[in-house]
Amino acid sequence: MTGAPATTLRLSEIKRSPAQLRTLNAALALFAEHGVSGTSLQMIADATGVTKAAIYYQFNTKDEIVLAVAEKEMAALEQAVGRAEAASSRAEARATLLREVVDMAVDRRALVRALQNDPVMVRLLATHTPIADLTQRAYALILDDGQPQSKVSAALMAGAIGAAVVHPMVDDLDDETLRRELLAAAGRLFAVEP
Amino acid sequence: MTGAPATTLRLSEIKRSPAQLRTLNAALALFAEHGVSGTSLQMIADATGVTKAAIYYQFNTKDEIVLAVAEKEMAALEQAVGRAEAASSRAEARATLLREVVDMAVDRRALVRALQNDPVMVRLLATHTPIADLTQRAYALILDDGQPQSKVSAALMAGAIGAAVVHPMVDDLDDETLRRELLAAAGRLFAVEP
Amino acid sequence: MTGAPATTLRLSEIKRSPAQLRTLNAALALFAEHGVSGTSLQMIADATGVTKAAIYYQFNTKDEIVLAVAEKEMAALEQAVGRAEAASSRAEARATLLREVVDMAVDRRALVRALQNDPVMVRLLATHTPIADLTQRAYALILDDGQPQSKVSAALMAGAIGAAVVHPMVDDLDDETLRRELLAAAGRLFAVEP
Amino acid sequence: MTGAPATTLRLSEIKRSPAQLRTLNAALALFAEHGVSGTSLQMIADATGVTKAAIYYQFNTKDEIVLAVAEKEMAALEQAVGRAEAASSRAEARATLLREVVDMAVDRRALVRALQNDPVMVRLLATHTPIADLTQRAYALILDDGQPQSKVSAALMAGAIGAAVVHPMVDDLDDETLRRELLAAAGRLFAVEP
DNA sequence: GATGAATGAGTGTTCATTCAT
DNA sequence: TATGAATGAACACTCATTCAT
Repeated sequence: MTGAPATTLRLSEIKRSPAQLRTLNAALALFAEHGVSGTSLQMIADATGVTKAAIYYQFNTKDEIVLAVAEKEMAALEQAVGRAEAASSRAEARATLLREVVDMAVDRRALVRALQNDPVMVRLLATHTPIADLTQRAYALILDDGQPQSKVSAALMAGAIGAAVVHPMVDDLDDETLRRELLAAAGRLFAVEP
Repeated sequence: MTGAPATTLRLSEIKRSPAQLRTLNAALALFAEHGVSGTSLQMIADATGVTKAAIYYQFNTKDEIVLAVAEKEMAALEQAVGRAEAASSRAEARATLLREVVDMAVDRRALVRALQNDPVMVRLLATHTPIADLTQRAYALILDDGQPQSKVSAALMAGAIGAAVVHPMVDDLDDETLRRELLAAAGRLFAVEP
Repeated sequence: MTGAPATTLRLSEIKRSPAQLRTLNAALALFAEHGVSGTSLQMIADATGVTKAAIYYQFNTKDEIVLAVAEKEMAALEQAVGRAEAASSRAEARATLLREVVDMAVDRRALVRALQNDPVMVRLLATHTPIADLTQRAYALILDDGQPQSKVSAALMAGAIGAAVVHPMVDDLDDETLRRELLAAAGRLFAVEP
Repeated sequence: MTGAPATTLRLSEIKRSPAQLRTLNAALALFAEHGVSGTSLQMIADATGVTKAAIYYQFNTKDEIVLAVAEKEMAALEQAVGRAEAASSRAEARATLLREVVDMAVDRRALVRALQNDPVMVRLLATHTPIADLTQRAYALILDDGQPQSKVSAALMAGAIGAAVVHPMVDDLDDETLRRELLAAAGRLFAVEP
């Protein structure tokens, strides 16, 4: 969309040690199941087979773990947004972003659940500029103007995709079907390809 | 829809003392803001201006409060489902339910956030038959058959409405606008009125 | 000294429950022996024969206990300062205060040790106005002008008395002897009665 | 004073590597500010810009650091005591020691605060013969006999000097003034030179 | 000489819950 | 109806210490 593609892919540059990655994976799974508040560091430590103190060697606070989980998973969104911003038209940018976001959401249901659902996560991310900025960029691609219908549609899309992939009703659907149907519904909703 | 309307309106029959209602209102607000895990009985007691022990006089456990909060707010859904079930056609039933659900969701954003987002709440409600049954009845009205597209659409609707009303992006929209736009989008999504 | 004696004896008005007083006594003894940092709430709880949580029912934080210990013991100083301020001449005021302070220090060696020695206590008291004000009033009675020799003498007196009563060398002296010798030495030091 | 001056100056013979000295300096400053209990090895490591493990390479335990800090600083006292013991009369010995101790105390306020104030330090030093012996020798020079007034005076002196140099009231006094006034007050107190 | 990674035991504090009054 | 007082278990986090590299 803009001629110059985003060159600084901050989130994807963050390097983590193998031990940290094990911690983050365990944390994500637990956050998705119990929520951030409902997940103790003891649970994370037990799930990774180390002690609480070992976790604290890797991260200074629980909040830092929460942020790191989000950063790690949002790196994919960052690249998707980057690609969409490089599209040649607004319509194409939207279509691209939508497709990629649906893919991401289906692939990372755990993150979606933890991310979109958790009050602690939401509050933390709102004050964490790298991620707040990224969300901003994503919405800028969909929000045409600022008109109510545009806002409601964007909220619907964001919410709907997120909520749909984690809804118990679709638990028995395979990823491919879910992906296809979501895109179809989204197409109907936003008239992406008229 | 069915000839015989539901005659047992369980949820709406539950009677609560004024003190209990104060507790439930405070609890709902706190659940919506901090999640169930992130809300302590102390916080609820402080918000109502009584002691923790007073809360324990009204309810036996924290789980009981969580359930009571859900029951209290879901009474409205129960009646909406009852009315929809009494409709003369499937299409009309759907349209009725959709309209009422959108109204409810907009009016009770706090509940929606707490209900649809919280792992503790979700887990608890899944094992609580009165509410599990009600959810079942609501989905039966929308799910045509069991086809994937139907499931995804229903999940999208349920998720979308829920997620949309609490999305920060629509925080500055007045209820009337939000209601109208949600219905319009839902119409596009489900082709309720062709 | 001033015609109007101090009428508001704040510190002595603070009321504590018997359980709180037990906690404060235990805490003072432990602070004197191990310092504030070296005293854990577990130690205080063990010494009072209750659980840590019971202590937390009485006081909200450890700092609050530290302050309460100081307030409780400083109530006596407050009254001594009040009496000294009511004296008819500066010299008499000084002599009165000195006598009372020596009595207090000898009677409450534990407090003196904890109070004058502990970095945590000192830092906390410096920001706690009721006690900071009281200290201020006490020093105003001794500091003639602000001249170095006056300051050094006052610091010497405050420090000396405090340090002397807790010095291991005087552990085997009975209170009466200690009191008498301290006053004699202080007389020499400050020429209170020429 | 005694014909034979002490020939073994143990404390001043202890050799430390530059890295160890950096650690000890940082530790002393922190002990003075937060007390021994309130100072963690992490704080010492941070202050010296190395890791905790590096500190453990230099010293085996935290206690060893505490002792080393005391030994390092007390070397000066050792020499002062040695010189005083070499004096030709008891009165001169006392005067010498007093002068040197005041100098030391003013020069090393940090040590004084940490040394005289800290329960951990005090307890540790009491069981550490080189330093316990040194203290013994210093007091022997001042204690005439064992009479109460002598003991109280010595405790007053030790306490007073120590307490005075670290009293917040004299924080704005320059070292020279403080030194002079302390000696004058001490002279009055002990009638060193009648 | 120094580090990265880890640990068990502890820190201050809060949790849901109980119970005599 | 409510409260004051208490509890055991858990919370996030820090402690002094160890050890292979």
